[in-house]
Amino acid sequence: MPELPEVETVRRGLLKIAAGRKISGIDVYYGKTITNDVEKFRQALIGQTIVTVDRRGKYLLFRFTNDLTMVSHLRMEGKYFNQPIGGPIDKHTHVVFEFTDGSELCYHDTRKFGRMTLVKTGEEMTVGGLKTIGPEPTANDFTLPYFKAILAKSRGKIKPFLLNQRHVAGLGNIYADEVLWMSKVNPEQPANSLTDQQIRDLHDNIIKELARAIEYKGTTVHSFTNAFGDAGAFQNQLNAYGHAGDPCPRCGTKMVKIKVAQRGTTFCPHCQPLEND
DNA sequence: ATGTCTGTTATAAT
DNA sequence: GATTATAACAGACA
Repeated sequence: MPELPEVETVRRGLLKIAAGRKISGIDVYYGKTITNDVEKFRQALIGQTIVTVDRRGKYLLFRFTNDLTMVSHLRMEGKYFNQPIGGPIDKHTHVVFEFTDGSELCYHDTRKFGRMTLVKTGEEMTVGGLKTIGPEPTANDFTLPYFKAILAKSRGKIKPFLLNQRHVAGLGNIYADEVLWMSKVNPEQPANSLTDQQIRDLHDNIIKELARAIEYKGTTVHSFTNAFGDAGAFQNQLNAYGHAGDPCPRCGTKMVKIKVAQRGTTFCPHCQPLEND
């Protein structure tokens, strides 16, 4: 499901339904979700309290007492929700954290792509994609000179470039299409061939659009819900993603859907022409 | 039914 | 390295 705005929305929900709770038991129904030895994972966390939940890119960082951090990535369809201990466990609920207050936190993941990894706090940057993750998409961390410099070094198409989390953290398929549409950049344009204006617009739009989507509590197009089971509201703000065949909101030209790097990609052929020099 | 599609990324291959 | 294809998995849809 989630790109950065959805993960941030989940994080904020987790602060309310999980932070401050002490773990009394853990049930694991699908062991591959946990990359550690499952028994060691359980023994390390039972008795610990969730102090807070942080986020880096699309990764959630559960901070526990005893200097433990659980890195959790939801991949396509991971979800967290809470219920009273003993509530229904369906076939897609893979991990359940029981709390001493009588509630439990369930991890549900239809496609089973999501992963959790427990490390000592401070070692989270050794986990998976956090090893090479790029700057957060904020004005402070993601600077224009940095963006210019990495674009200049890449010969590949701009859309897969933006999806690569080592360049900038947080964009996924929806927001990549949105910021390219907003910036009038063709998704197949070579990264090192963008004009100065396009680079400035893209930089600006990445920062602003992700922040705006957080305000709307994320985008629900397929299955995303926050920790309370609510849909986001940003799907009504989308201009490109999901609008193939519709008129472009800017010029009225019929929007087109193609495949770029194996991902469905919607754009306006008039506003976002491929510039070949 | 069989093939195509899906908010991702680790891994292998080139 | 940088870039590209594939695998991991389940379900909805035509």
